[in-house]
Amino acid sequence: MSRKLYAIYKKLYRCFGRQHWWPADSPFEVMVGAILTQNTSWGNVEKAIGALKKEKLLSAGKLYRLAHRKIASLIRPAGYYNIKTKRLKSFLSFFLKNYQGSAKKMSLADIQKLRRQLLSVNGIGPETADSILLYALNKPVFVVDAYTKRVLCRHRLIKENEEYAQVQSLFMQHLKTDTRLFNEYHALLVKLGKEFCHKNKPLCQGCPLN
DNA sequence: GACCAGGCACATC
DNA sequence: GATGTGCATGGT
Repeated sequence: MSRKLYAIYKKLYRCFGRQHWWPADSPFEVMVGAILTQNTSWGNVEKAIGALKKEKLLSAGKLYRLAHRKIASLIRPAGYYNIKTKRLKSFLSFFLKNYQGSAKKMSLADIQKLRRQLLSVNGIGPETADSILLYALNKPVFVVDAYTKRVLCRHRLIKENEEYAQVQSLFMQHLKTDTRLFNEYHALLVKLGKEFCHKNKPLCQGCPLN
């Protein structure tokens, strides 16, 4: 399995090249994006983040003090804007209280402690937590998302509806613990999923893994 | 107009 | 533990 998973990675990398994830100007922008992209296309998230940047509000302190309705109106393009405003505030409260809104301070903490803390924040589940750990804080954690599961399922490497933790440990037990590798591998799976592994088309036509 | 998108919490059985 | 539902916009 180790050789197989690494062979898939090499093939994807040869085919698509570096993905330059996560597309953001700062760790804090990654954290916000990780919450906004929940069950939402990235294009819509970019619009929301663009609106926050335009108003110069992409800062933990400013955002935390901003009225709910103001945040909701700015992030509206990302959908679920009321619940995401609440989730952003929950995260910001945690981030400011525990790490003074500093990604650098946060990155000094123990990885398992960080993951437990993030998962205890309302609105942050395993994928959002791991996205923050890997793409904002450069921690070697493998991120599993809908594309990851679909691609693996289509290639019969996992069963349908496999649990998050199971899929994650498949990667983490069979690959070298390497932030760069985990970063690139997940991004490549998303790239592959977007291009060749659509939900309502069981045949992945043109998939380079076939 | 239907379907989908880089999830999560909560209710119910 | 499994299953169902609400949350919402914008692109195809």
